[in-house]
Amino acid sequence: MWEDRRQHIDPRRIAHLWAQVAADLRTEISTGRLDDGQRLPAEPDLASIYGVSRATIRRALGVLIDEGLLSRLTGRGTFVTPAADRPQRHD
Amino acid sequence: MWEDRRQHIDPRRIAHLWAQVAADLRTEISTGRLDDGQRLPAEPDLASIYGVSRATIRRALGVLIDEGLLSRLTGRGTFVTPAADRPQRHD
DNA sequence: GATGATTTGTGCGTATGTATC
DNA sequence: CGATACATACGCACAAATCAT
Repeated sequence: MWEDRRQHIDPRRIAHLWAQVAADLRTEISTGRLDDGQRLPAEPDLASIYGVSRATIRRALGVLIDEGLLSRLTGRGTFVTPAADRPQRHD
Repeated sequence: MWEDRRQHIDPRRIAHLWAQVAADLRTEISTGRLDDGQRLPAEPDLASIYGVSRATIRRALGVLIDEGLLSRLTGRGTFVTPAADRPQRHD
């Protein structure tokens, strides 16, 4: 992971770029390819990894934070929320 | 060097600011005006020297680090990679 | 060893320009 | 024409590593 994820993103698809990034990260987390508590690359790094802007990355991360999958700590980074700490979603 | 480099940067040029900063530093290094192992000014200082933001400086430095011309050490500074330690780039 | 200053690492929020719908 | 979305750029605050005192 974190080499080059541009192949997972297709600007011509109908789905928005931020939704495609969010979906890709969500899969990596739920399948366990991203470990609990693991720190993600910095937002500018994620932007170049996915070939999108930082604004798009922030929107994608925001979605996963709302879902409880990620936690953001100012000055430290964005981390995979440990499964035990994740709230159950009931909407 | 390190007095005032704003004259080397022109916001109206088509080239991006980070690319102009990177180009200027690359010239200073390859011409030997910056010695091997020499420490650059801190990022906030470079920002005021070039008249751009620290984010722009960091992007420019990142380019030169990718090219193997600079090395960054947390808490210490950014240094000119000795020519002997520089990987040969030809792509 | 403790403290404070320095420097890089990261995230937060915003503004502007451009392209597209 | 207005609304939406992305890229560049700005300034700021806080965290962590390092170094001098």
